[in-house]
Amino acid sequence: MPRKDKTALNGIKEIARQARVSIATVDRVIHNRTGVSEKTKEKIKAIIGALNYQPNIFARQLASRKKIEFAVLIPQVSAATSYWKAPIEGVLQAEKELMPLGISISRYLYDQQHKESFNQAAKKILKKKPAGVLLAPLFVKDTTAFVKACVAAKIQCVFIDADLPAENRLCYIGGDLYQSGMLAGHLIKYSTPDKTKVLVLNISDDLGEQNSQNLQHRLLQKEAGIRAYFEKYKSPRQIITLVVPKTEALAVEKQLLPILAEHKNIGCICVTNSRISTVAGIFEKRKIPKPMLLGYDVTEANIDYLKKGTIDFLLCDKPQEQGYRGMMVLYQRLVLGLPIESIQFMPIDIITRENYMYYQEGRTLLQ
Amino acid sequence: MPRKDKTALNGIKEIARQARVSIATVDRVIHNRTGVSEKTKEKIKAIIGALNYQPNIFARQLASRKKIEFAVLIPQVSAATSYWKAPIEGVLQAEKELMPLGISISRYLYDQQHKESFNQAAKKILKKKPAGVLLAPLFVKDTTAFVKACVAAKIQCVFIDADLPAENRLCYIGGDLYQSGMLAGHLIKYSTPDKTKVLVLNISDDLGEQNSQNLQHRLLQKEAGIRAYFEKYKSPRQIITLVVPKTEALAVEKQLLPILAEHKNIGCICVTNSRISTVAGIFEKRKIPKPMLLGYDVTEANIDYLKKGTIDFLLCDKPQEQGYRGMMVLYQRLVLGLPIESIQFMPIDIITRENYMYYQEGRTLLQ
DNA sequence: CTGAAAGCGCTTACAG
DNA sequence: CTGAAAGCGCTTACAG
Repeated sequence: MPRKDKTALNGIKEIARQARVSIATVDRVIHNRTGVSEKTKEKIKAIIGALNYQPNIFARQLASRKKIEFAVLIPQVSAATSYWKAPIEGVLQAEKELMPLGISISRYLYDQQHKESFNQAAKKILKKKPAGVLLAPLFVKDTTAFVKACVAAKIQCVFIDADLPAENRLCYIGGDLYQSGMLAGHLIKYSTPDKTKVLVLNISDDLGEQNSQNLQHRLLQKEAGIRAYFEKYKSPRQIITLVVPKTEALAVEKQLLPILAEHKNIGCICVTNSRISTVAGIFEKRKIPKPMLLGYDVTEANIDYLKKGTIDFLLCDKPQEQGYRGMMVLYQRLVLGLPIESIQFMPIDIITRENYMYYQEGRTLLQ
Repeated sequence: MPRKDKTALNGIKEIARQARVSIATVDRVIHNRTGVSEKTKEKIKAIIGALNYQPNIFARQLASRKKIEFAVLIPQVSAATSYWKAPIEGVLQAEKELMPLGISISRYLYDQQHKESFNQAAKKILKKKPAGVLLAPLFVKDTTAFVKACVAAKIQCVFIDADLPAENRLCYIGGDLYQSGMLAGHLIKYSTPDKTKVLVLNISDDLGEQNSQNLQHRLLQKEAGIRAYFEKYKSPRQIITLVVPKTEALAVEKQLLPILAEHKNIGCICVTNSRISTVAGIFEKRKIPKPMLLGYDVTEANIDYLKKGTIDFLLCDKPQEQGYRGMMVLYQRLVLGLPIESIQFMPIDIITRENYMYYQEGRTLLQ
């Protein structure tokens, strides 16, 4: 026997009743499908507004057995850095939560040393046509082209790690480079004597114009933040900048040693990307007294030196949470239809020997 | 005309077919309802296992128009502290995301000065019978009784802010007090000369045995962490502990000044709860040179002094995220049926003049 | 341009 | 102890 009947008073049935049309027509209007006269469309829209109609996402999902798919387009973990492990872990966490909701996530990881591997992965994604894609824009020009293609194919794009002045991207989730430079300045001021010098280092493989442009930008932003800090608080320091275009320890050492010889009284060395461990290794190997070492990102190598006290501070902008939130933002937009803030800066965490365990790779955000 | 028919091969229909029973019987087994013979129950269970049946939560939610309800039982914002604003904001954020999924959240905020207000709120919740409740256990004995009643009523409990040795609570989400003391030690060591003393202060209204027991515990854990740090790194410091059983500035001042007079060379004052601003105010008012000031929690008052440089560091264990994650954990357990880790320590954030804006009240986590 | 009807995979009253 | 059937609020092919 049937159960007691109690029809919802604000579903598409009610809209259809008030508009004196069938629910199929209401459905067409809700989804902006063609084949409805302007007149009835307006009438239905008015009623939808008046009723403040909220679709039942359970019924919607059940009826349209559409499987929603998201894609992830970021670098794979490489010999040079394990940085990208973290965002992937955030993505996996999101996947666990979204799978019961019928959402699947495909990962397309490329080799950040090879632009073609990015483009191949991008092409595959465009063929698969997921509802949304999470990406890290390392190659400026190619990423711009990819995003344009996505917009054309109605694929939503979320950026992590770095932003790009791309129109129509859904949002950027990541750190505020300038502010993180300010924070580095603060720690340096607190932890080193006033008259010491600060050496700011960027260590990364030169991969041609585009890529280095991107890295250059990161370095400059952070450096500007550090300088701004000492200016703001009227505590002038001499700041030396050095760009090392190779990641091998020996190459770094070759450039670093002359600087150390030339400038006595360096109170702090700050590496603006994840390679502070290389510098720490040099000091350890040569057994020379080290200044304060401050770097970015919670990689395994960095943690090792942090534990030993060789590295003093690490800053990080929550790469794992960037991956997690990136996926959740796609879910919120594409499934729940919620509005999304277009720039979401992550808090900058300060990591020391005492709290690193909470930030380590492998720790999941939820559960 | 009907659409093409394509029945799922692993739904309850398929189970029913294989077990040669009706879907109603399968449903009974899935929900552990009575009225099924042991024999058929076993048979159905075996098939469920073999098929690795995963219920379709959309269909489930649609058919059972059950509205899921969660409750929140935490202190209201009081004159003494605005600390509890943060968890509430996390809860509101979660509500935004869960509402489209048909989940509602009722807030029961009590006056932390009055135990009866806690008990009244608790009673209301037991009457309402939500599926789960998020709570902060300030009153040890009363909370224990409440949790027992919840377990009897099949209401899941999630703790934030502090844990309680309650059996059958779903999980605890919050800081690791001992570790946060270690971290404080680290910052103190880096920022103050080796021979200076450290004054550890706890400022809170004495509300009788139970409550003070709770607060005492927090103080001791953090203090132990600080001491352990200096011991571990063989950098002995004299650590003075002071408990002020009143929150008014004058009362604090009256106890603080003699200590300052007695102990010259105090390099750092650390307040183990959110009232470091009271200490900062005293130094500002009397215009006496201040030592390093380190406290906990990002309250408005604390931020004001942090901006001015009167307070040097704040530590916090993400109260907003505690609220957010608390609700999401209930969702994951009660709606998605996911397994939940029973202790979830939050990372301890270090907040300075340079990064406080990312941790301020009012900033939401997602979107 | 519009509508009638089947169906998504469950749950819920019944009847037996 | 068990089953037949209606219904949750949508979407999806059709037919006209």
